[in-house]
Amino acid sequence: MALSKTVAQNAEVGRTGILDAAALLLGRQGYGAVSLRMIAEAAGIKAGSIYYHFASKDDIITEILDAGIQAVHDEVRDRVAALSADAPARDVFRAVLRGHLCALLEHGAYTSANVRIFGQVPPVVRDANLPVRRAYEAFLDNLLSELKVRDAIRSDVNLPRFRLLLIGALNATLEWFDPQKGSAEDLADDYADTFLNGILSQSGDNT
Amino acid sequence: MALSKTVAQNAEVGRTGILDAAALLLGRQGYGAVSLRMIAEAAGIKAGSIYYHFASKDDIITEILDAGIQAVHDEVRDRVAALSADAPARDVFRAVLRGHLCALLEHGAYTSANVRIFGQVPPVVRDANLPVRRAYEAFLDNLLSELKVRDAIRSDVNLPRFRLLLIGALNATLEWFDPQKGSAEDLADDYADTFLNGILSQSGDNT
DNA sequence: GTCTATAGGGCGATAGAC
DNA sequence: GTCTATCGCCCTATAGAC
Repeated sequence: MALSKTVAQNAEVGRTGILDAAALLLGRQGYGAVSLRMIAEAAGIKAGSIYYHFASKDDIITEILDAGIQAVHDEVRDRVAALSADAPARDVFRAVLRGHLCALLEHGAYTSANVRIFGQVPPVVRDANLPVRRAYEAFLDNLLSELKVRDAIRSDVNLPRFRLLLIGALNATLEWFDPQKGSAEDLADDYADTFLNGILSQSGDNT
Repeated sequence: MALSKTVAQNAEVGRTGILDAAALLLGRQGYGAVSLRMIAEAAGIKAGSIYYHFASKDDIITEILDAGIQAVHDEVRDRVAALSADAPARDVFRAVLRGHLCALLEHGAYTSANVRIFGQVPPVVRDANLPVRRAYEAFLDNLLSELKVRDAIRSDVNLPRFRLLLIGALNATLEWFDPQKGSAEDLADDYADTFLNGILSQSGDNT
């Protein structure tokens, strides 16, 4: 296949090459559709050789899942940290959405793989990924909580529930996003406006 | 297993029993984790007998996927139709979210299965489901478009993109919704408020 | 560190009895 | 309409040569 050849040519061999090849395939085809033989071919080695680097298929998956969450967590944290301490709430919120969507849609084989396959892997693998997920969720909750303390977010907003809404909406973009129809940053800004302002007209029949 | 026994006892045999058992298993465990042998056991028959009713595993999946979209489409349409013609935009929007979430979270083995496995099935099965999906999407687009014409939705809202945001957020609730912590209708009303009004405080530092 | 070869098992699907 | 039995395939994982 043309795709596999390309991957094989570009991949470094060894541990990293296997992980990169696996993340790319898993993000595109899902957990059940990707076999060790496919991963090996994409990485430029034979299936049996994988077991020199990893004890099992699930070990590979576990490592990819963790790296995927960490990548988006790092990207969001760095973008928020780059803002001045008194940046407007709107800018903070935009930075979060830009970081999450750019990590997911533009630079993230591991993040894409995580979003795509997390719901498909065996329970034991899912559980192994939970600590890293919880850390990212707690980071977002703290950030949103600060905005609420600053009175930028309405007091009647249920923050943990809004965070679930937000992450669900952001991750779902993976299913339809097309980079040729606009950048991830533009999409993030559009989503940010919708979440911040709502869709309701101020002048309409909104009794 | 306790679960399989329960299903087997309750299921009618024959075509419907197979579909019901398969939808339940697929919604809980995903496409790759569910085999024909498991479906047969849950339906109270042997694996080979399935082929009297269906030509292939993918035929079963295809039928479940279509029924899942149709169920949520019907539920939303009925709830909107039950409103008076001049109902406020807020009520129309709430009816959409209530219908979608109740169909997905409370009454929908087929809808749950669709949301859960659509991204996991072979391309040919996914393609077969597209016409029914497109019909539901067009229905929602028309509905939102009417609200916009009535000047209830701001003119700068990109409706096709908002519809993607909305469905993505609603379907993602499947991953964490717990009926013991609140009803689907309450969740729908909460989401509706967030989408309609946004989260931004009117009094804060929102420059 | 990668190879070849294969064990052992589950899968979708089929054939034919009843 | 359901059964039993089985075919052929692909999978994960292992063993041992190089």
